[in-house]
Amino acid sequence: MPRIDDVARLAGVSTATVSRALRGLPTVSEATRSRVLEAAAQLGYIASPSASRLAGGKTRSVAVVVPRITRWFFATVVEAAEDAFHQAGYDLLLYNLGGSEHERQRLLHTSALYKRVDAVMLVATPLLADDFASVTGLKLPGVTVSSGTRVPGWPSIRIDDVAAARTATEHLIGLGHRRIAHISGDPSDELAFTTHIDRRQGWCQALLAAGIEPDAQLDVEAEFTVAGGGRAVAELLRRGAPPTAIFAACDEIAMGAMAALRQAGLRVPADVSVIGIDDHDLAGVVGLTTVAQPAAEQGRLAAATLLRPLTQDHGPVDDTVILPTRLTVRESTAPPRAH
Amino acid sequence: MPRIDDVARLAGVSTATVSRALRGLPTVSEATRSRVLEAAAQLGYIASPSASRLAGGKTRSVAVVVPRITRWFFATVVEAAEDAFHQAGYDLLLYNLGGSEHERQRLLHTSALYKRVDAVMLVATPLLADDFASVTGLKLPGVTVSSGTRVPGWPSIRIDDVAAARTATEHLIGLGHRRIAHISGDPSDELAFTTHIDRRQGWCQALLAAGIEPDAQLDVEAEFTVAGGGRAVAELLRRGAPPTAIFAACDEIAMGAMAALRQAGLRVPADVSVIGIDDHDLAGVVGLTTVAQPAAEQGRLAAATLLRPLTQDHGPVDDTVILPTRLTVRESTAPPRAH
DNA sequence: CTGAAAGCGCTTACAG
DNA sequence: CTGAAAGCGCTTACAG
Repeated sequence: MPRIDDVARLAGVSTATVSRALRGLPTVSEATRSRVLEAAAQLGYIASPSASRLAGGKTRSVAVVVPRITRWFFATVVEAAEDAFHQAGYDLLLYNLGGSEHERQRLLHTSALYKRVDAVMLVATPLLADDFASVTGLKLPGVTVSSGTRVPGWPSIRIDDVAAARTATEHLIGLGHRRIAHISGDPSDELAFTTHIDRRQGWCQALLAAGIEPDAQLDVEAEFTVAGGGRAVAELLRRGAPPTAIFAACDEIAMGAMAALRQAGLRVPADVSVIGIDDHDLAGVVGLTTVAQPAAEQGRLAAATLLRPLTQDHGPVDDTVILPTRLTVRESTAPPRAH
Repeated sequence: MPRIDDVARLAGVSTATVSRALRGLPTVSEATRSRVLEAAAQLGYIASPSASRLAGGKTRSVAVVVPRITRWFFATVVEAAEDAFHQAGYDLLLYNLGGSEHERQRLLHTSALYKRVDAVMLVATPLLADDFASVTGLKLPGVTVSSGTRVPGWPSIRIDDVAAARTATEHLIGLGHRRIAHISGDPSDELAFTTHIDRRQGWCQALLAAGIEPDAQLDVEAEFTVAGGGRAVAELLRRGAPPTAIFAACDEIAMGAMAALRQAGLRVPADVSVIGIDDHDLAGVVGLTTVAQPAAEQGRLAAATLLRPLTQDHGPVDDTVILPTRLTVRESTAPPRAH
């Protein structure tokens, strides 16, 4: 493989000039630049990334950290971000925590990211108190997506989870429901992962505003997955009389809940209404009413936010963006049956 | 940040010895090694990846190329592969082609991967004739997942698509269906992407074996997505009398088809049976009968296959593995109604 | 088992 | 606008 001095020799210039010409720096005459470009093309020259990185101190890479790439929201965010990063010429290093606390620690505390990337995008990554120091200690631009995480000084792209949950619950209340269950994450979670806390809060707020006391019997924990939704419904039914409606903190839970309800002989929405948050690709297929959030948009925006300090040399940005959600009514919600 | 000579000084050895000790090379005495480890720990030393890569000629990174990370199969493969690569200390560069021919070209033809990774994993990446030269020209170990791609000399991890399609079609035939539609990719596709070709072939084989002539009117093209399945059903219905059963080449198509059928006033399976291939996370939720394929297993195996030549110095491996599939019957298939 | 020295292939002040 | 030289921070023969 040709190296930079091969190109320099062929073009009759120094390696410094080759480097400058190829990177499009302005301090190269047009004549020289075209001679260099031609020589490089002729030789099929590609600069060695490792050498450029070592000499230049920039990796042109970003780390994207997600809990589970197999979940709709994260895959959608990553897809949009990937596009933006590659268009800008950045490599994307994917880190899938997979729910492993060990992985989280390894990534955040062993300086695994040190000199490996120029920026970090944390998607719904739970952070403990001392994680913040590690992450900030990287001295890199960062962005968080989804309110699950918030790093002081980093911009955050997300929706208003409390409001989204309120919207969902109000939709059920508006249909006439009073016994409205809530399925979401573990409230006692020590990790500073606030998504499910916020969504539970929205549920409470909406109920209280309607004069309904939130019932602990109707508040169930679950993993944010289809299987989690199924298990939560089983638990709900075990506890006694089923609710007339369920607000699930995400569509995957909601879809798992719908399936479990049907399996238990309950009809959706005739016996139990179900609403989620997301607008998952398959929400339409199962007729799930949901509060839609713009996942791809969040990925795109987060990438753009991260690229700004990298590609220009403006100071650090701190523009937190809260994107709108939208109630999307389908067939899984209806008024409760008259007794 | 401390550099290798800081560690060397503190441990009272040369940088060469630090390098050897930290990488666990056997030619270091235990006493020296522990002194070095201690010094490194004390300083919080982390080797600069760029410098190691430049000096050592290895990047400890792999490229994973997928068509769309938002599709179930690809996300699942990537999740499993990511785990294996990170456990082995390799970085994962994600490339999501997003259906863009331009992206494919850029990745494969501009030596974008040159000196950037030590190995390449192509998941269902369509390849044209001259792509093979580019890919092989990288002189890197590679592996392909899913029969959509096959690179001479590279191991391939996949299922038998023809057989899986035959199994699906035979299930429908066994229930008594004769008018069995097929929904899959574009058969005239110039790209050497054989998945949908193989699955169509399985459909034909099963029909012919049962003495049924494949009907071109019942053979519809579609993107491998929910929306694609919906559009395909619309097309099918436009063509005339609906089939009594549909074999969809993947679960996402199948689920889109189910939704579109219901929307058109047809019941599944009473009026039309539907079967897919995959066993998508949500197949159970919608009661979809399918031919299950082990996606995570394919990702795991592909990663392990790729890591073998990287971590040991055996020669290139060429062990193609064909994993088994399994018919999983749920509620979307039933005998046709008697006329 | 260990070290001195060269080298990996670029980029970046510095000087002109 | 261009070049000579130093330097980025490691690893790898080579020698002992």
